Amino acid sequence: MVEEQIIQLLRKSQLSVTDSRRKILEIFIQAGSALAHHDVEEKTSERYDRVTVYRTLQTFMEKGIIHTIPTTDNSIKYALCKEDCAEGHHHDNHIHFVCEICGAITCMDEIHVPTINLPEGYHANQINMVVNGICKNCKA
Amino acid sequence: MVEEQIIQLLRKSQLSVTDSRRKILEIFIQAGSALAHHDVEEKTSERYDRVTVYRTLQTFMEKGIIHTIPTTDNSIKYALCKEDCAEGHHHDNHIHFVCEICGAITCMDEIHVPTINLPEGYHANQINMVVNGICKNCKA
DNA sequence: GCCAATTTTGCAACTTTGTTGCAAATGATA
DNA sequence: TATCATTTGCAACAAAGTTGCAAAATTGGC
Ligand SMILES: [Mn+2]
Ligand SMILES: [Mn+2]
Ligand SMILES: [Zn+2]
Ligand SMILES: [Zn+2]
Repeated sequence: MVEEQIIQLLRKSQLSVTDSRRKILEIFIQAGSALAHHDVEEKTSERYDRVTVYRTLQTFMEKGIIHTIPTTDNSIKYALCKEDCAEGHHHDNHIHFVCEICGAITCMDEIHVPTINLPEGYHANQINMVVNGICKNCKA
Repeated sequence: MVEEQIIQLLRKSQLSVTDSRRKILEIFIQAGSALAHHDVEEKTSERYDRVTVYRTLQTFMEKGIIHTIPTTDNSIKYALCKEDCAEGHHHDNHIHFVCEICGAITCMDEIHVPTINLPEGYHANQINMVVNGICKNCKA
């Protein structure tokens, strides 16, 4: 049961199990795609304060439960991390797809970000690859 | 002379040559790295209204003079385009490097974004690749 | 289950960022 | 220089994000 999984995940991350955390995690699990802060707020149907949503997203980030996806429209999107992320250490090495029609943002877990040869003296820690285009649901 | 080049570029883009546009273009040319709206405002030493800066950046975007770089910190960065961008058509196919220490954001014009095999049904229009790490000035 | 200690939440007040309408100022053109 | 179109600054606003603090909820031991 999903409720149980949510509680497990919060416990595993050493977070106390609160209504807002449960609800927001549930929203991410149910949403197929990445969500902006604003989307999360809307889906809670005004049950939690804006500030609580901000703080919850921040906490989830720190604990490696969700990760951010940079987009060109100046709005950070958040999506669930996979197993291999942990507190303070994200390993989201997959590409992200942004559909220009429906706006859905998908984690393409199976497609890894290719390695890059940087110029002498540069060191890469993390690479974000965001593909904008048309998703399979929206293609003509 | 740089002043002349700036005027040429504005003319070429069919923009009237105004103080703010000249000054803001100059700021981009002098800055080695990408700038946020806020950076631009600061460097104009309060000579232009915030709204003017917003509108100027927007105009430069539309005319293919600058392009945006998505970042994970929810602030769009802007950088000068190369020759092959034009009104309504950007061709910024290079990767961007964000230094985690000095914060500088560099266009690596010489490093092209690799192509990606997307799943069946997906179509890519534009790919953004942003590398976070340590730049050559900041390496220990 | 109850209690004390700790953590989380909601609220208020605030700052920052971004948008819009409109009149005044400036730039292009002849 | 005069005219017309464009651009700018201002004011007023909306949206996004931050901080301090008291009230409420959660945890863990009894
Ligand atoms: Mn992802
Ligand atoms: Mn660039
Ligand atoms: Zn779509
Ligand atoms: Zn650096």
